[in-house]
Amino acid sequence: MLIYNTLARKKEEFVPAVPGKVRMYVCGPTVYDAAHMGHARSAVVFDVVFRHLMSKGWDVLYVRNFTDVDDKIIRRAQETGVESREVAERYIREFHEDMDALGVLRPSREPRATEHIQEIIQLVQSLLEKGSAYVVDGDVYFRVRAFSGYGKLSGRKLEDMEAGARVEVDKRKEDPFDFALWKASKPGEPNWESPWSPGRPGWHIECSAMGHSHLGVTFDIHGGGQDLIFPHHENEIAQSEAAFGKTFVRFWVHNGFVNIDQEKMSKSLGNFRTIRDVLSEHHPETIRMFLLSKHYRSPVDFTPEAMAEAGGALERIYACLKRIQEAVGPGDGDGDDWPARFVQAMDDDFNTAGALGITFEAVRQANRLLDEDPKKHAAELSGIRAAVAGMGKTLGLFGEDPEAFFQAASQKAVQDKGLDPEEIEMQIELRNQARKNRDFALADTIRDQLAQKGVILQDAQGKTTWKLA
RNA sequence: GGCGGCAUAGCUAAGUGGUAAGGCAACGGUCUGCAAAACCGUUAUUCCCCGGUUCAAAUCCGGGUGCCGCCUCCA
Repeated sequence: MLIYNTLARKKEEFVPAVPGKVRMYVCGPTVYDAAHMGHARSAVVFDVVFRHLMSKGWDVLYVRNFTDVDDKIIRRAQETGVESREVAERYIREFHEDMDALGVLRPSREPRATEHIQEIIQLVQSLLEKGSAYVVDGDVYFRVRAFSGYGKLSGRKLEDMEAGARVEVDKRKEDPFDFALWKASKPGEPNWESPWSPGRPGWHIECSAMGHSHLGVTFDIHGGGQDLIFPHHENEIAQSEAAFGKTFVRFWVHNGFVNIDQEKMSKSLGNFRTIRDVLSEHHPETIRMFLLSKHYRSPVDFTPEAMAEAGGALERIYACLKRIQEAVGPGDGDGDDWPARFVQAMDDDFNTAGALGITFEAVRQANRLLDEDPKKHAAELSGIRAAVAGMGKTLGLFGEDPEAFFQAASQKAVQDKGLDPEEIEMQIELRNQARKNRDFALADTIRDQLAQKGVILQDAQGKTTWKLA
């Protein structure tokens, strides 16, 4: 299969370094606040990567860390008057709740920076011994100029960047781009004993340490948001390759941003939407559908219209599954070439948008057969259902019973809009009486009244069902 | 200033050398008492512009234009 490698700036054939085993690391959140849609995108994208790699029969060891010690956590702790450990615990718990709600599988391992202090100290020590780092007042900095490959991931040269550096430079550093491996703690801050000072790890070193400790010197895939390419991932490469003298990561994979009004969603712009906020308005699979209907490397614009569209698309698929279920009952069949075409799209750099196109083609074919003669095509319909379910397994979609899906959807909408389902059923009964009496004027009046409340009626096979507009 | 990405119908979105997927919307048809849903058909001689390579380009190369991101914590 092909994966776009940020390091090569092109798609490359992916084969695990160790046959049959994929080792993947993805940068997880810094746990100091509620997770937003940007975190959701990264998590869902790599969830699908994880699922797809597993579906290829590979044994995938997927590590996603928690950054649980950091300036922002410390600040948050000071602001709220609790221990920074408690801040981290709280947001780890919330993150898990959000991810579970979104149907994101738990990674194989979820290490925390604070659980790897010894490995971090060893790595820093080794960099000092190799002359790649130096100590200043209890801090330890990485000596960027000592690593010749610096800039290879982000495609920059140190010389080119200096003009653009807008940050106040710490005069104690040899080079403005040297970065902290170890930070001496101020009084009252969390700290660990080290040869240099009581302190804590810098941001970048934890990922290198955890990556190596769980996945080895070299591993297959390292992922994260595009905003991590520089400096975070660039620095990880520098540390790791300076320490071990070997390739750190074979494939670098980066997901695009979530935008609001064509602008990057971010904490600093204040235009972010938290996952739980969005979950209160939309079905979790609608969120996944929205995120997966665009290629993972492209920016995706979060708008009410886009969410409505994703919800509609999801309903179309569930409606078809429901029809199949009602028409042919349980049972499996041969999926024809739908699964193969789906896999082909996914094998091309996780082209979920293209893959969903295949799903919709399968759905149309199923509807066609259902319109024609469900009995005659029972085997093929079962096959399509199995195929769609299989695609859903990779995408983390279509996992609910179709009947339950629609019931839950109307229940939630009913709650939100303050409608009474029994009342609606009664109106439907009245209307059907009127229809029986061929009093279509009355029937249409009832239907119009319901429509004004946002209730759309559907007459099918002698039964009337309803949904919300 | 440096680096990178993107530009495909009304909207959205795949396609990266062989003659434009899919979703939404619109219009016509089938079905229906009428609708809705579903299905069928129509909707991009053309893929931001200008050159070039090629038998053949949305796809490759060169030059423009526009938008976005990174260069500072950020998924």
